[in-house]
Amino acid sequence: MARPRPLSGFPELLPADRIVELHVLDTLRRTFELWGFAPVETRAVEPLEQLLRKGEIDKEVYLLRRLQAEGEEEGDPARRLGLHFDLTVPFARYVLENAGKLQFPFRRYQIQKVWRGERPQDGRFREFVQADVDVVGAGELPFHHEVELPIVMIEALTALAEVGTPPVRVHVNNRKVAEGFYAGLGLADVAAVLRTVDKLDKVGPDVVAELLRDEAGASRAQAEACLAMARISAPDASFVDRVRALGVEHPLLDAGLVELARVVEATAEHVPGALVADLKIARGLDYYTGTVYETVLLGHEDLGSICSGGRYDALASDGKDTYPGVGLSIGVTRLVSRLVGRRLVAASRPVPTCVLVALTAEEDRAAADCLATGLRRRGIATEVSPSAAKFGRQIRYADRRGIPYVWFPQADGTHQVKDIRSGDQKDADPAAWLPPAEDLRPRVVPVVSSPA
RNA sequence: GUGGGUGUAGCUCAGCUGGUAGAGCACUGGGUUGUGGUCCCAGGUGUCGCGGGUUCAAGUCCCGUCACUCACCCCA
Repeated sequence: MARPRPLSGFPELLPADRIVELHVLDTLRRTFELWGFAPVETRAVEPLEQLLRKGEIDKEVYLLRRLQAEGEEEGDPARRLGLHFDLTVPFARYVLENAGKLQFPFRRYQIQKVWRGERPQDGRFREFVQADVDVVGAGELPFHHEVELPIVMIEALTALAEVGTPPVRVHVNNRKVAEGFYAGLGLADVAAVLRTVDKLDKVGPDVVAELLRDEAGASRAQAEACLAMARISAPDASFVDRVRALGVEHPLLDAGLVELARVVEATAEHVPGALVADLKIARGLDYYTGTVYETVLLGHEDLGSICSGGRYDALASDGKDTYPGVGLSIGVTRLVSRLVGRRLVAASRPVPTCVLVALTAEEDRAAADCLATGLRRRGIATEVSPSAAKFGRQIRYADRRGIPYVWFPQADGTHQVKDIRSGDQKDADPAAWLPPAEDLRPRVVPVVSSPA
């Protein structure tokens, strides 16, 4: 059989990089729990009907099908299953299903794989991990959660800075601002305007103006006004006056400006410099109704957003009750792929092992196992040498894996342990010896980039 | 789905207008008879992505196909 080749878009990491990913996941989880979000996991599949509920066929859903199914489930979208393409839609279903058992407002975090059948690219995958936090209310959800959630995410991502993750900046807009502004201008097809303005960074203002006229039915003056607003961005509430200066009046615009100003001002107090109002942020998903968020890694803007989300009002509704929410989702795989791909972050070693017990002869293996068990009981990750090869080979075995210590039982029953990085070797008591704390487990550390 | 690029050793890649498989790193053994890294010596490194065609002769040229990759679209 030919050697298997990687499947595009289904990333698999080597152990050293997986250690980085696990560190990221641990850090996110710790932060989310500090903020009182409860853990939830939903099944990987949803009825196709659920997944396509918002007409999101563009998500390229993977279908699940039994080999022996013989078409028995073919037609009915309520029985057909698809792999979820995000965690928001399954969570909305979960909330409806368990509404009677949950307390509202309900705060949850959820870290799982999702699947999208899109063309893979740098930072874009077909199987990837998202880490979501959402707050949903029953019937209503106070606005202040729209202020709280970006702070949670900034805290979580900032906690990763100590291992070398670049700083982040959250760009925020409010659907009410956009919709009110366009409506006040007299533009009816708000969705078309949003979609077009969203392309500003890619195609430039001239093309956007042209598209606004051609596809959104805007006049020259209306298109100019849209662009003027999209150009506004500020780290404080100064954007409000600049929007007002454009002379558009609408009640929804007023409401949106008040909310957006609150998000910016409150965040500036907690985590200064990490969030800006950016009135060109649109986001394609049409269920957003209030604040919308996108997040870039500074210096890695080409990667796209690593954490996005927004306020939604009608995503979860059983017809009788609705559960408005606000949520943000970190693209863990995208983030980690950049951290390890550009060597910004690395693990200190690719194995957990702290100590390798050397073996003088195969007859000594039982004694070595016994020694290793003692070390493990005291929390020291230990393996016994795979063979009683020459000590040079056993040391090399440890060296290749980054195992920092080799343990040598002596013929007289005493013990020595060698730090193979320094070469220091000294007597050690198996019942008492401890490595320095920084050697106990693999550490995840910033890579010091050497200028070329 | 549309358009470009690339497929040669475990890895990174050379290989010219067709003429018999290459380098570095890694790996294995030895120099060093139980304490690694340096150095020296020796050695596997291979269906040249796959299939077909042209030719005396194809890694090289042509066609097809698959995979990977970049851009568009969209998004974490």
